[in-house]
Amino acid sequence: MGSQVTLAEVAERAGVSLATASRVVNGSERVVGAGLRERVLAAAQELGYTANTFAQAIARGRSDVVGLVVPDIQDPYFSVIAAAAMAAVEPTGEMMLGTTLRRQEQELRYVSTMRARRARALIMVGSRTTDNAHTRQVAQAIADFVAGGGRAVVIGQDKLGTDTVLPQNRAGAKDLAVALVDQGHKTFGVLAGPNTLLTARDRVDGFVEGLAKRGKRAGVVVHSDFTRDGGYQAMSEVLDRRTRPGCVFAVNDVMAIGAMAAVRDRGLSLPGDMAVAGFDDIPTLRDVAPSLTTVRLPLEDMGRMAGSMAMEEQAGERRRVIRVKGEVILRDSTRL
Amino acid sequence: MGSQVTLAEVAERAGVSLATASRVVNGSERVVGAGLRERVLAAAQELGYTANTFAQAIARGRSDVVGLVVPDIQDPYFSVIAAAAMAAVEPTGEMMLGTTLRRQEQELRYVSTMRARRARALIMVGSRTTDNAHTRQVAQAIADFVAGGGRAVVIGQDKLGTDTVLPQNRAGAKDLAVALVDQGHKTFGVLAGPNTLLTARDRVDGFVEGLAKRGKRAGVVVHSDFTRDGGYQAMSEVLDRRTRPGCVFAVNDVMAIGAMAAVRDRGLSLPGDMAVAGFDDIPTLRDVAPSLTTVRLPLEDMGRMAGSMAMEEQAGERRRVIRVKGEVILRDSTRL
DNA sequence: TTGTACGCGTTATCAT
DNA sequence: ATGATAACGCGTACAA
Repeated sequence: MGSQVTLAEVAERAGVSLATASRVVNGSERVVGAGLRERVLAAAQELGYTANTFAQAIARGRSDVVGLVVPDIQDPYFSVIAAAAMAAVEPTGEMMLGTTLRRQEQELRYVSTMRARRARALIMVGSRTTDNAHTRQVAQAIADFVAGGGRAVVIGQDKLGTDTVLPQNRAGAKDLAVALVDQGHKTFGVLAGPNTLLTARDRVDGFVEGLAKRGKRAGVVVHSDFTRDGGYQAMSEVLDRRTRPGCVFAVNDVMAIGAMAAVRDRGLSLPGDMAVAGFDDIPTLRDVAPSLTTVRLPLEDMGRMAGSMAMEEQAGERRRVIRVKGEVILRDSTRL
Repeated sequence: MGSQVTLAEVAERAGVSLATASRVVNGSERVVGAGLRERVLAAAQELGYTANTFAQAIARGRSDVVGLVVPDIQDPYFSVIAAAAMAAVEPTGEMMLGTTLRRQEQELRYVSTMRARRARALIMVGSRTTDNAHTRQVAQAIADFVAGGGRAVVIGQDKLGTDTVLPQNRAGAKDLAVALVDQGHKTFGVLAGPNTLLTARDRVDGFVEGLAKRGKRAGVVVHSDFTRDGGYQAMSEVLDRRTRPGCVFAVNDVMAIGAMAAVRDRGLSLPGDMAVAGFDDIPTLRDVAPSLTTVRLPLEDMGRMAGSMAMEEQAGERRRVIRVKGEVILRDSTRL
């Protein structure tokens, strides 16, 4: 690196000891005389001094870095949460970002990176999978991180033994199914996302359960990626069937958006020929037409809660699991 | 912090010197005997050792942190760039994220934070403003950062004396105007964004210039925020006028999306009653209907370029300004 | 090949 | 109130 000004240089220039300089630049107020204080400040100013965070962290034995690991920062679901968490962390901390691109090994890598960084906290958002071996590994890595003095907060399933923000996926999807039947829909399909993703499974299960409660069932269940393109593809498969359902539930909104595109690309009308519902209520929905029926999750709140839990001073006596419920919002995409 | 295992403990357990332990855990290969090597690795494994990045950074005099500062991570324009930059940085570095929420003082704060972190590089994306005093301050802060041995890359205007990825806003908007006139549009309006934002101004200027080249002019120019809601509001103002233009240019896509919503909310048809064009070609556009005419910027390339410039080893003999041109893409939203 | 010892920039303890 | 000085955890010349 180039020539960064050190505190020692500032102290020398101000004609004071290193300790005194340190005190005025950072330490508790009022411990140092006004005269010296001035001189130190002036010297720091003139030299363009900036404290070396690394040195501080190592000397203090702690840092204010919060690690945020998300599958994909481009996905609105995650970017909303990230922005909210950021806002909560920003006042006193700094945020390190890791994106896994949905690759499991990346998840592990980031946890250990945050451990190496002696991060103050780690926020991990994204669904767990059916890969129990991997889940165990992540849980272990996080346990190590926590043992080292870090906080960990997860948004998703409660499988990692951490403070958790837990969306009620199953209940929300069940409510949605009931509402759709009550609205008059008769036949259903499900764009189920990856079979290995717990969030997706919970939503499928909840939806099927809700249908059953009203004496209905899902005629078609198609698996695909948890993305816009996954939704498009899955819906295309549904449309290729001889018998099409009248209403399709996509397990998240981005998939639903892709599904709508597939419907439109076939020249079919929406919701006339095909009704579509999603899950999450991402902000993007404001601008999709017809407006999309979905299950609203308070994404901003979830991000903010995770962020503030991460920044809490106290290590917390007992771990917390905050259940967040989804609210069914009926819009035009399922209007009969 | 809790009890993190140190290299010294590993060394002791392995029965070797600190230096040897350091060599095997990090340093150049093959310098250490196979036997000791094994023992050190085993000890590290058993103890669950993780190198303290802070200590490494301070001892080495450099870090692999890259700071990314964006106005808003939820805006697709920035999240695409962020994701691409992330991909370029990830192999060897780590990314620290800062969002300014379009507040200027935050910009300065993050630059100095990255300086304190002795970050390897800083990527700043977002338009400069007409506030020259602030621009000077940021330029100075960045100069200090660079003097300290950091790299700086900017995506936006070339006003900070750094390596820069520079979109050809003016030329792109000009091309768009010409294309729209040639398509048969007669009367125009501009949703101009903030009057203080250089990117917005450049695009307005270019558009007006293009119109002039074809003997046309912009009948209405309305300023607003550079956001979806800004576009909605500005378009609402346009629609309130006695004489409405037939075609409106929103200086970015998110504004255009807001503008389309405003048109729709009045029960007007698009592009029948009002044609709309945007700028950027964000991925979100895939799912807006009617498809939006825009000026395509290679956002991913831009992010990737910035990321790899940030990770370059050599300090670069001369600063580079990479001009990126926009390509007019005519779609349904301006079809006559 | 391996170990010794010093330096990196701060903070914090203990005298003064 | 102020100043020495010992940590903090690691890398690395230099010596062996």
